[in-house]
Amino acid sequence: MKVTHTHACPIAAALNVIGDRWTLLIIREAFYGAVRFGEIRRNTGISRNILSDRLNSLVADGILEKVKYADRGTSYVYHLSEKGRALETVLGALLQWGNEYIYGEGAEPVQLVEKASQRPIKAFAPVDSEGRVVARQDVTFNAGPGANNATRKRLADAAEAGAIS
Amino acid sequence: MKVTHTHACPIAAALNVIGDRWTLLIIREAFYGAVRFGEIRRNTGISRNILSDRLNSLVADGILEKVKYADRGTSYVYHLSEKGRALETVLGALLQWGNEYIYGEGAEPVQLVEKASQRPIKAFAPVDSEGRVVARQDVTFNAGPGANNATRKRLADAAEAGAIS
DNA sequence: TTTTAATAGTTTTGAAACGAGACTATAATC
DNA sequence: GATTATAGTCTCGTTTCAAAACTATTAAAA
Repeated sequence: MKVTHTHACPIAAALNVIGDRWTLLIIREAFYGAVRFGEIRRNTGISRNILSDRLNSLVADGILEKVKYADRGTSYVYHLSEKGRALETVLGALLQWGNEYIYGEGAEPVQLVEKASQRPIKAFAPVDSEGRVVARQDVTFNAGPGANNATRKRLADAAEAGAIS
Repeated sequence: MKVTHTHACPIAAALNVIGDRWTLLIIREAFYGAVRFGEIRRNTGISRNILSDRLNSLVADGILEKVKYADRGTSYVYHLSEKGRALETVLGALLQWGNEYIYGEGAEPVQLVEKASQRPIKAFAPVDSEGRVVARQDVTFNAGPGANNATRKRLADAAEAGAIS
C-alpha cells in the first residue's frame, strides 16, 4: 500500500515507513534493548515471516542496522540508527496518549520519568528553535519550502475551513 | 488483530486503536478540517468500505463524534473529541520526523509554525508537570502504578540490558 | 408533490497481506 | 564430525483490503 494522495505530506510519508501494525512495536523493542530476532518475537508475538519482512524493511529504510553478533549459531543484533532513535518522540507521544486516554490516571503500566527525580513526564510540547515551549493554540500548519501546488491549495482550503489548532 | 503480548503497554494499547494504516490519516484530515465522508475520501484515496469501517471504529472509540449536517442529501460531519484532539502530539511528532528524515531540511512540504512569528516548530520535547523541558537523556521508562508483574519484569530486563534513555 | 441530484454509505468479488507451523541454513560448541 | 541454538524461508489456509456496482436518504428543483 502507498499512502499518498493529492498533496505531499510528511505525516503520510512517515506512515508509509512506520505506519503498519507491527513496525512501531518492533521499534519499541529496540528502545527496550531487545535487539535480536527471537527476543523481538517473544516480546511481541509477531510471526516469523512478518518479522523477517519488517526487519528487512527497517534496515533498508535506515532505521535499524543489522550487525553480526558473537553467540551460538547464526545470530545478529539490530541497532537503532539515529533516524530510528529520532522516533523516540513518536513512541513517547503514543505512550502518553495511551496512558491518559486508555489506561487513565493511576493505572499507567509504563511511564516516562525524569531519571534523577523519578517524576513522570507530563507531555510532549512543541518547542521553537531556541528551545522555548510554544503553547498548543499558538501552533498551526503552514506550507513549507517543499510544498507543491496541491499542498498549498490543501492548506489554504483547510485554513479557510477554520481548521487546525 | 490484537497487539498485546506478555506485558501491558500503553504504546501497544494506543496502536490497537490508531495503529492501522489509515486511521491516523483520517485523524489528520479531521485536524485539517475535512470532516465529511467524501472529503476524507478525496483527500486520502481510502476506499469507501474501509473508510466506513474506520469511521465507525473511531466513533466507537470516542475519538470522533458523528453529527448530522444540513446539506444536500444524507450528510454528516465527524468532529474530533478531546481524546481525538489529544492525538495532535502524535501527528506532530510524525510530521517532524517525516520532514527531517524523509523530505529533509529545505524540502518540507508542510510545517508546524508559531502563529504569530511564523517561525517553525523545532521539535516536540518532554516536559514535566511544571512545564519545564526535560532533556532527552534525562528521560527513561519506569513501571507505572498500573504495572503488572510481566511489565515489571520486562522493564527490569530492559534496564539490565542497558536499554532505554 | 414528484423528480432530480448529492451524499453516504453497503455489497460483492478478486487480490494482497497475514498467521501458524513445518522446514532449512549457518555457525559456535561439544 | 555431531549437536544445538539462532535466524530465518516456504507453504497454505484465513483475514483484510481495494475497486466497482449498487442502495438508501434527504434537500432542492420542477
